Amino acid sequence: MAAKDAHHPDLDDVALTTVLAALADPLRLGLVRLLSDGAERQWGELDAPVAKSTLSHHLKVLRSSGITRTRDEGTRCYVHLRAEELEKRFPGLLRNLLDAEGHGATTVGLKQPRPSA
Amino acid sequence: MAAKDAHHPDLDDVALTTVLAALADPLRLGLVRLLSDGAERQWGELDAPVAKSTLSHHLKVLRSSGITRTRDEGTRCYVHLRAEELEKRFPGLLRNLLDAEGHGATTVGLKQPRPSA
DNA sequence: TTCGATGTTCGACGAACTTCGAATAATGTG
DNA sequence: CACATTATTCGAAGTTCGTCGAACATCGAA
Repeated sequence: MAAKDAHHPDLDDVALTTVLAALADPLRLGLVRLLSDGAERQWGELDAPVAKSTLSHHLKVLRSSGITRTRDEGTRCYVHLRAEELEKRFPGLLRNLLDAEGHGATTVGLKQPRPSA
Repeated sequence: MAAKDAHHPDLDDVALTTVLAALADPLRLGLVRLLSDGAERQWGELDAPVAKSTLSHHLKVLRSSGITRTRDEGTRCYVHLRAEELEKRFPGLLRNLLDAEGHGATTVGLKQPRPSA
């Protein structure tokens, strides 16, 4: 299963410092950048240069910081940005962070669904 | 003396994650909030609930992250926000962070110049 | 020069974070 | 039912961070 006790905090209960701390990590910022198109992604799609358990950990941090939302479906787990809620809580912040150049974020891509044509 | 090898980085060399990490600390965010009026403050003026050495450490972090600028004058040391430069590097970001409600920042005040009337 | 004020630097400590591999749990398939 | 897939959790190791007190360095004044 995935994220059984996934508690998604009410954004009103999340302090700015919590969000900043979550986004200060290069990998997590990279994940947010990837998710910034609003699409919902599956764990397996994410191509990050870390072990699965590490990825799981970082996604948990993002979740408990109120930045992402997790949805289970069978054995799969989907993530997406809580963009609208973040916009209400911290107006303009997300846009600001995503537009920044020279972000030190780790590049997180998408795995190729099928290697051949 | 104060901040002998105080190297202030060019903001173009500062990554977003560096700034976020610096501002993710409650005390440092509190310092930035205090300095956000643009005024130049002296070390001694700052009333923060930490030891001197700790305060010095945090101010050093802010300095090396490009957020503040330090100026020596005799034995005194003055700090101020690099607001304009930050605005150029990360447009709107500072304003966004300062406007946020429910920031988890430590309150940093100013010491009374003279205790009695 | 001696003293006082102001910051910085130096260990040192515990807490928190990052990372991994292995073990675990849940679902879907043969 | 047995097995593969998917994601979480656990335990451990190593690193970084925040904090402090004490020692040090510098400038200004007496």
